[in-house]
Amino acid sequence: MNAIVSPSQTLCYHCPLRTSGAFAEVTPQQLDFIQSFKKREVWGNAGDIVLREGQTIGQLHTLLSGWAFRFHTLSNGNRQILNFLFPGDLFGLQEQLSNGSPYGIELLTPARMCAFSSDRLWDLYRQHPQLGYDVTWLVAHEELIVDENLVSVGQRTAQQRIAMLLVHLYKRAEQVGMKQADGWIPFPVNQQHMADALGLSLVHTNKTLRKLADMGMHEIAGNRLRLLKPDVLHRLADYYAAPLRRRPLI
Amino acid sequence: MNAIVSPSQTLCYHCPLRTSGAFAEVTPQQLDFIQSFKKREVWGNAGDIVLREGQTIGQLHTLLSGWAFRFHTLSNGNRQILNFLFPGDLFGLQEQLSNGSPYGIELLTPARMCAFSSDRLWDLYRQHPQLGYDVTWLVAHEELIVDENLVSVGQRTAQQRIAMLLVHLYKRAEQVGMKQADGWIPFPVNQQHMADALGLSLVHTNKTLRKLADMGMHEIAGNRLRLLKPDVLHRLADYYAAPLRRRPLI
DNA sequence: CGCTCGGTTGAAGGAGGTCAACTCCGGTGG
DNA sequence: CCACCGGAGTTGACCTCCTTCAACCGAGCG
Repeated sequence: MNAIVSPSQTLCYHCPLRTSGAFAEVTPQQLDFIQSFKKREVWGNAGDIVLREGQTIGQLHTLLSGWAFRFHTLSNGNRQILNFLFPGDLFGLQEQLSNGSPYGIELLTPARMCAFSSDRLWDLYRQHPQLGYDVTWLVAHEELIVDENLVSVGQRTAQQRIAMLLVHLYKRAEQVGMKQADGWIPFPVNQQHMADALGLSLVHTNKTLRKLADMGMHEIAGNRLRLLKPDVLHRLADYYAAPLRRRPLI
Repeated sequence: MNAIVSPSQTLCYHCPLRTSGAFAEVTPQQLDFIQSFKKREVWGNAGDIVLREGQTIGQLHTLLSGWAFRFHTLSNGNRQILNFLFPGDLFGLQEQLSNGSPYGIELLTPARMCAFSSDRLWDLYRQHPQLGYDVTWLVAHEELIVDENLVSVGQRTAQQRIAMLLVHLYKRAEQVGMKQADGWIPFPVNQQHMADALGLSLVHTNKTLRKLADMGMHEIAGNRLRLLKPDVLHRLADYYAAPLRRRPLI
């Protein structure tokens, strides 16, 4: 884990995510357990790889603040971004399935993460079945997102893929309360990231994104994004995600 | 659910999958619960769509025998195969996350499925935390496979994608004991399926597959597949999946 | 003030898509 | 028994979307 243990630990009782109202409620007992489950808090900076492919760290993490992404690299150096991570997203579970994590995690912004010891995951399932169910929910939800990306990369044109990615990221940022009153969201994703996520070359990503911006679909400036014609983007992308239940947070 | 309730129910106590040794062991108590959890057994034929996109059926299913695949269709009719399903694979969980299943399930062969009532899933987590953990395992494993597909479709050439798919399907079939002594496995996947799974056109899939066969990499005949140079295929595909722990079965 | 990083743009080439035709084979019905 | 049909596989010709290569710009920064 290429990250620093934070001097100031956020108490789960005062978790800023929980109080935001974006996540499902928990009982006091569950919150007690989550607090005891949390081993420590770590942070890192944009560009830090906090989990390397193949690495085993024996810890689960929840992203507490900031943006990150999950990726896999091929031997020729090409890398595929599997999905982007937002506050509340869990990572590190898959390393239990085989030997070492099949993917890496890199930060897009300065970020804080809550670390949980994998050893105690079993206690979680036994003592708090609801939380066990929530872990399943989070994994199933992440799979849903990867499914959507696969559909994009397999079946959509470059223009559709980019439209879809913009809409998707905007919506996810909005869900965790990142949208400003004026419609801007922070947007730490550069064109190389978009290209890696969509299976496109950097150059083609640039030209296509430029065209969408010229069409007045969106605006990206100063690491922020605003959608000007969200409905047209939805139609272009042929992307209509069903609304989700309130997501759990561990 | 476009499928028939089977007249002859397989008892979990005599589950042919369990006795095959390909799956992790369960305690007698867990097996009792699984038996009580199983609501009925259904079957269908090749080509049957047993779960439609958007449908809500309130049931989970485990594929008991046969092959199937999970897919998503776009409004232009293009469809992406997300992953192939083998005996022991669970499906139908995602419909809990939102309104209706975000994907469809179609059979590639005649198949039997065990149906479980989603309502009782909660009992499973509460009464048998280990089984709850197993459900998470299954979902996380499926996500792993979708991740691999996404890497393929996003970053690999057509030749690599096809090599990867052949190797992957061969290995999965082998894991559930479908490999014959002479090295053949049943192979109910046609070129259109491969194209839909890999984000390629049917024509290009055909030409590339033909070339690999001419290179002596593999042989497909009579709905069976045999790998002649598995090591070369692995290298071509740049695909080295880590071995998994013995998978759970519910 | 030069360097680097991210974005932008043009030109040329190639991997893969589209269109169209043909074969083979099993099923089916006259 | 055989003509017909539809599905799956095969192949060639052409085209286009996207990649690759290359160069340039502007902003931030040491």
